[in-house]
Amino acid sequence: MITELDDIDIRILDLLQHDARTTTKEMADKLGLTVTPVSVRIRKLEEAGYIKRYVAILDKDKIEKSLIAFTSIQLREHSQDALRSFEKAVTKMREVMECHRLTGRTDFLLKIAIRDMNEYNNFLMDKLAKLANIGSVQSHFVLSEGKAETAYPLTLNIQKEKGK
Amino acid sequence: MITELDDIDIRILDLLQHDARTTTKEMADKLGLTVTPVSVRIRKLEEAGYIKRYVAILDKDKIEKSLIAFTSIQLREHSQDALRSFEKAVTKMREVMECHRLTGRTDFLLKIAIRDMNEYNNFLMDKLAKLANIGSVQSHFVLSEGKAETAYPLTLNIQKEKGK
DNA sequence: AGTGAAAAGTTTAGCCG
DNA sequence: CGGCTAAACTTTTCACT
Repeated sequence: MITELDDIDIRILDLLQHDARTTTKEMADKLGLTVTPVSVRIRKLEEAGYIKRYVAILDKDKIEKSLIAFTSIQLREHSQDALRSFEKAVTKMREVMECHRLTGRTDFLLKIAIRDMNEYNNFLMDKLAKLANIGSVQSHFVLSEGKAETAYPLTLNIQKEKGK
Repeated sequence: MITELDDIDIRILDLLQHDARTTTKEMADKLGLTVTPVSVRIRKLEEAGYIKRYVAILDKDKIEKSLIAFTSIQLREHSQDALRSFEKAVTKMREVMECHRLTGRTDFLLKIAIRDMNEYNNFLMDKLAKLANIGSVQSHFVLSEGKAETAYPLTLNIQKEKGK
């Protein structure tokens, strides 16, 4: 099993989180290795859960989900049951891509992907507003995406040591 | 070139956005086709820009980016230059995974991935607060992720017609 | 841990219905 | 537009260092 990542593991993770189609051969060349150790390391990283999944990122405009809303929700009641049942209900909705429970006044932040404002209105009226225990809802729409990364910032061990 | 997606295209996109490692053979079996048309359709979907990229999703806790913050920013000045230069500066920061320009009182919503509160504080002090034109900053931390999808909700044409 | 070569699996291309 | 077959490429496994 993996105890700690070395720089080669970190570089493999970084290559894959930017382009999951990078071949083991390409990685091997960049890392100055052959394909075998790269392949073995990837399998170990997958098994140990460092890599959760591989996904394709689609163009939201092309598939007609041009409207992205960040919707913040405050509940009226904050018992464990109330929080759980809200979360359970909302995560089932297909339009809700993300549901984050937050610190501060806002209880939940949802990321909603939908066709247009008309459909967002329907979503609010027919689905969200029908949930029990909703206190207040604020909708913020995305005007432009300056950055939309799925990759986390990774730091090599050598660089970390430099910083010390 | 692709004019409109048929249901087979949509199902291919949906399979890939949930698991980019699905082989053409598996898709072909699910779709009742052979690998050739699946392979051809995927290439066309890539070329037409429906599929933007393939990425690996990492486990943030395992790579020590356990703290996720949604940070909302109001600027003092809202000229085009002011907005642009803020966005340009902030998208360069590695900790900033997403930068959305929003409607409403909040100008920008940032998603920040970082090790812990201590490093978030350093990020705020040393990087974010040093930018010109910052009006106010509110930090909201993620307590738990109820849902974190990268896949958009897709609808088959048959289902759409049912809805009519 | 890594190398090199062989085996298995996957994707792509050509040709035909 | 899809099926079939062959070629190219990629990933995985094995013996060896």
